[in-house]
Formats: sequence, structure tokens, C-alpha cells
Amino acid sequence: MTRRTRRTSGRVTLDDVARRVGVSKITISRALREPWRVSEGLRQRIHAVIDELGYIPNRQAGALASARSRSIALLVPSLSNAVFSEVIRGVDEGFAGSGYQVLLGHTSYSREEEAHLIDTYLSFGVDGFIISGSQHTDSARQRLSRCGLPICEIMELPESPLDMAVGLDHEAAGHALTGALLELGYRRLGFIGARMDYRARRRLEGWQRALTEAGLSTAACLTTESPSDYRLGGQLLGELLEQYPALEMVCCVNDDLAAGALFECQRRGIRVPDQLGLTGYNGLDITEATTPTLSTVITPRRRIGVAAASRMLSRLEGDQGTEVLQDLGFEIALRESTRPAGG
Amino acid sequence: MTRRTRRTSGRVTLDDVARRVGVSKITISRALREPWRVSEGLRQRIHAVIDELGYIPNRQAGALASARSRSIALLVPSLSNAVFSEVIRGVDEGFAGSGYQVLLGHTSYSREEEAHLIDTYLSFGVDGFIISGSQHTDSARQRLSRCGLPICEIMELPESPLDMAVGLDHEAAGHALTGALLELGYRRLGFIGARMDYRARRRLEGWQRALTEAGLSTAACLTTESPSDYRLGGQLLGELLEQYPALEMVCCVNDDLAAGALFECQRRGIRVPDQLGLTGYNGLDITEATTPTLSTVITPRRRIGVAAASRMLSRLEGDQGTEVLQDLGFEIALRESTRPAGG
DNA sequence: CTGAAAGCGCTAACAG
DNA sequence: CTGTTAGCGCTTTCAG
Repeated sequence: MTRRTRRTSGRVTLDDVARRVGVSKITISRALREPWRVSEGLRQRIHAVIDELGYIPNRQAGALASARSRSIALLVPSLSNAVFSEVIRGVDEGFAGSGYQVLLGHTSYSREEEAHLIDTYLSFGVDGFIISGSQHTDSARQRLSRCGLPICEIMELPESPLDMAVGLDHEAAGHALTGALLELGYRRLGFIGARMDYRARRRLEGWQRALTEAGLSTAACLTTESPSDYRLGGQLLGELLEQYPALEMVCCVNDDLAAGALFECQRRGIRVPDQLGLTGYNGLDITEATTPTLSTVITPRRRIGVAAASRMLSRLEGDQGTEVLQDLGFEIALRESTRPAGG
Repeated sequence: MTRRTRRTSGRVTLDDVARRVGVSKITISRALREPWRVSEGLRQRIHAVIDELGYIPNRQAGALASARSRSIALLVPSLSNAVFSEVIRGVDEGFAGSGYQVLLGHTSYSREEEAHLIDTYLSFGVDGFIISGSQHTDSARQRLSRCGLPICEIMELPESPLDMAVGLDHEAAGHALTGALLELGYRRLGFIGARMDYRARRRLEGWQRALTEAGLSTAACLTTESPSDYRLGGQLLGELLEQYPALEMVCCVNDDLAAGALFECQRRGIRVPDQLGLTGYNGLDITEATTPTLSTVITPRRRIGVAAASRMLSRLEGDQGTEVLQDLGFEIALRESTRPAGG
């Protein structure tokens, strides 16, 4: 009794190429993956046939057979936040030419969504994870630590890293920025924040610590869990100034809010920095473009991506590596939106 | 003679679950994919065991066996351009709950990179492509049309679409915006553009056609192939004004350039719109945030994504559909950066 | 340097 | 409602 043969995708397979060349399929496979193990002439014939037939390897079959997919998952909170587009670029750069494919996922700042994406990418058989942040659901932590894959947490420096981590100390950055502002002579400082995720909260904590150490008030602080955008920056600034009209400086938890706050100042005719100072955080392009330019903390977003990729690659190639946390630091950039030193 | 058994990934498989429950693995598979075909009680036991064992299906194996990966590729030029983050969001929304996974790729505005990504995603076995734009390399066009997968080109309305398309007419949009400016009384118009891809060129053509129809000069036009950013907007504006100091309006090919141009005006003390009008294109958040707000053309980016996803889904579910091109239009938004009507 | 056989983990097809 | 068999397209292992 003849069963009907299973309908196939109709695509060209390794076997098609092999038959055409007149060798066995393993030889084609080797010509692709270990070319030095196949004789020169044969290799050329094989490549000619591959081009002729338009053969495209089936990675799923390859991954299934070899238990390695040559892909890694990169999980970021948001694709619309320019901060992460530079991280992504860095990761891409870091993997360029390695043969690994980066699969991008965005969690919309939700741990549950993150947990779900982790399962999804595990079922895709990724060989490793690069994940923004250190705040995961319990079940995600379990899944990640049990799967045995290399993991790199990025952006911050976790207290208990799952595996590797590359980032910077946001509390220290918030503290350093605030310290620099105090040195410029500012005394009445406010803070506005949106989307107060872990890193944002750490910046705020740094701001609070610096002020407390200087014996100054941390009361003028207004935060919300809403997503950050320009208009919200203006709105929060307005609300803060209503309560604290005498502020001489408003620190914004990120550059978007700072730019929005600046636009609002322009709308209200508040001169920056003469009447009010403003700072952002991250060092996005816009901070160098506005009039006045915005003082900010420059975070090494692209370098974080590159470093994460390169550490991931070493691990995938067998290195165990020693250091767990990698601190890439930050840079305080004082520009036109804060009064000049000695001013 | 016993061959050594192949080392496996160590992960829990369908078989592990099946043995534990005491049924055959196909039943587990069905409980997951066609739950209604498995008896209530058994289904519950199965799910309990799945949770207990932490089973995660292997999609590669599933895809290999079924010749469907339940994933689709979304190719955009850039992840740092806010235009595309909204398209992506739309596509995600459109596929939410469908069981399809969106695999995101970015081409860096390079056709060669696009062609390469197409091969990559074909080797991942995606079930369809959503691709920005209609400008592909010959080999990419061939690959796409031969693979037999549903394809949706987005953002523009291609002259010879590969399959489906969802977008808008950028030439018409450029023409309409310019027409509206002429109605406001502007007569000496300039244009600045960066990253002059197909869509940008179409906008410029619309601008030129409108001016030509009105018998006005299109000479004050300055474009570059460099990537677009805020600072470039300022720089191009400066160069254009040097050559054409009497301009009363500068149309920018996108919102980034327009915002940058506005910041440059503020730097130079040029009052907008009193001394110079400014327009952008796309309707990004920043256009509503700056002081003054920026006149622009609002493009339905998110809706394009949603529509592309939903048409892709219909095709994946067997509908053939009739219409090829889907025009989602645009909206002219005249705001504070252009003089008021009758002004 | 090349090949044969086995099997990765799953699902389609055909029973029962 | 549940099971058996075959095989997706590739790579591993072992032989020559």
C-alpha cells in the first residue's frame, strides 16, 4: 500500500543540490559550513549549482539537527525610545560578520510581556539572551537560569545578575549630575520623571542623595508612571512650577522630558538658563540640537550593545570569562541649559 | 553494534510529557494545538504536567514538520527613525493574539542589506513578508516573487507591486501641502531634504509640481543623501538661506529636519512664522511639542502597520483578497510654524 | 576528502 | 477521542 508522499514546501533542498552535482548531501552541507574540507573544484561546482537553483538553507532543519540556531534574542523595553535604538545598533555591530542573527523583541516595559517573549524565543531555540534590565518575573528568572544559555543583562548593574551584565550605575550618575549642579551654585532644585522604571528610580535616588548630603530639600519632585514624551515634559514642568515657583533648576529623568520642558519654557517665556536651569539624561541627539542645548548625562548606549554582543560571542564560542559585571560609566555634559560655571 | 545515542539539548520534549502523562506524544501535541479534540480531563492532566516539567515547544521542529513557522518578517529601513517605530507598533497590534510572531529586520536604507535580510528570513522559514518600500534589488524581487509567500509592501504605493501594498501617495501629499502653503499666500518657497529615498523624492516632486503649476521657482532646493537628523536640519537651513535670503517658507522633507531648522532659527533669532515659515512631514510627536508647533503632513503610520498585518493574516488564512493597492491617505496639519490663514 | 545511516522534535496522514 | 507510522531538511557520528 502506498501512502501518499507528504507535501513538501516545494523549496530547493540540500538533496536537490546534491543530486544535481552528483554527490551526497552531506558534502554540500560541508561545502557550506566547512569549505576547507571539500576539494576546491567540487566546491566551485557546488556553489555554481547553489546559485543556479537558488538554494536557501533551511535554518530550522539545521538548528534541529545541530541543537544550535545561531541566533540570539535581544529584549528591549521599547523601540520608540531612541535610547534603545542605539543599544540595538551596538548589538548589531557587535554581531556583524559572526554568523549570528539577532532576534529583536520589545517588552513594552512589562515584565509579563518580557516573560512571554522569553518563552517565545526559547521555543525559537535561540542560543543566548541579551536583556535590558534586571527586573524580571520570578518565572522568567527561573526559565532563564535553568535553560543553561548565556545571558547578558544590560543597561544597569544588577544586584544579583543572572549571568553576565553590562551597564552603568544610574544612581551614581544621578548623584554626580546633581553634584555638578550644586557646584554651579544651584540650591533650589526640582525633579520631574515619567515611566519610573528601575533605572529612572535609581537616578532619582542619586538626585535625592546628593541634595540630602548638601542639606537641601528634595520635596520638589513630581513623577508619574505614564510613558515619557515631549508634551508630558511640558505638563509636568508646569505642575511643578505651580507648586514650587521659586525653583532655579529642574532635573528631568530623561532627555525627552527635558526637551518638552524646554519647549514649555519657551511657550511661557521663561528664559533658560537665566530664569530656570534644565537637565536631561542620556545624551540623545536632540540635547545638542535645541536652543539652548541641554545639559545631560551621556550614557554609553551603543558601547553597551557592542560589549554585550562581544561577551555573548565569547561565551558562545566556549570562553567562560571571569568578570560578571561590566561598568561602562557615564559622562556629565554641562551645556547651555545650565548656568555657566562661576555664573 | 550500538551506536552511541546522539546528545540532545537536554530540554524537555513532547515525548517526556507524553511518557509522564501516559499517552502518546501526538495527543500532547493536539492538546496544545487543537484542544477541543482532546477530552477535558486528559487536557487538564496534560497541562499540569507541562507546567510541572516546564515544557516549551520547539518551534523549529514544529515548523519543519508542518512547513509553517507561524512567523512573518517585517523589514524596515531604520529603527532609530520614529516613523517606523509606529509602523512596527501597528504591525504588532495587527498580529496580536494571532499566534504569529513578527521577526523584525532593519535594512539601514540599503537594498543590498534588504536582499540579504530576505534570504536570512527565508532561511528562517517565515510565512510572509511585510517590507517597507517598493525599491528592491533585482535578485530580491526574484526571490520574493518566486518564494510563493504573501508579501505586503508598505509606506508607498508601488507602480508594480510584488503582491499586496498599503501606503499613501507621497507625491500627492507633497503637492497638497505646498498647495495649502500657496493658499496661505507664500510665494518664495525653499526645500531641504536629507536621506532622499524614494518616498522623499516623491515628496519633493510634489512640491516642485505645485510650484511649477503656480508659475513659481523651484530653485531654492537643497538636498543630501546623508542620514537625517536635527543638526543637519539646522545646517541645511543655514546653507539655503545663504543662497536665498529672501525665502519666506522652507519645506523640510521630514519632521526631524524641520525641528532642527526651527532650533536653528531660534539660534539665529529668526522669528517663526513671522519672518520664516517652516513645515515638516510625518506628524511625529515633536511637531506638536515645539514652540511654535510645526505644520506638517500627518501620515497614517500606525494604521499602515495594522492594515498590512490584517491583510497578511487574511492571506495566511487562505483568503485571496481582491484589491492590491490600499491607499490610506494623509492629512495636512497647519499649525503655528506657518502664518495663519488670511495672514 | 567523501559517504551511509541515524535521528533532532515535531506534525500530517491515516487508522481505529 | 487516541494512536501508529513516516518523514520535514538538516547535521552528527562513524566508516571508508
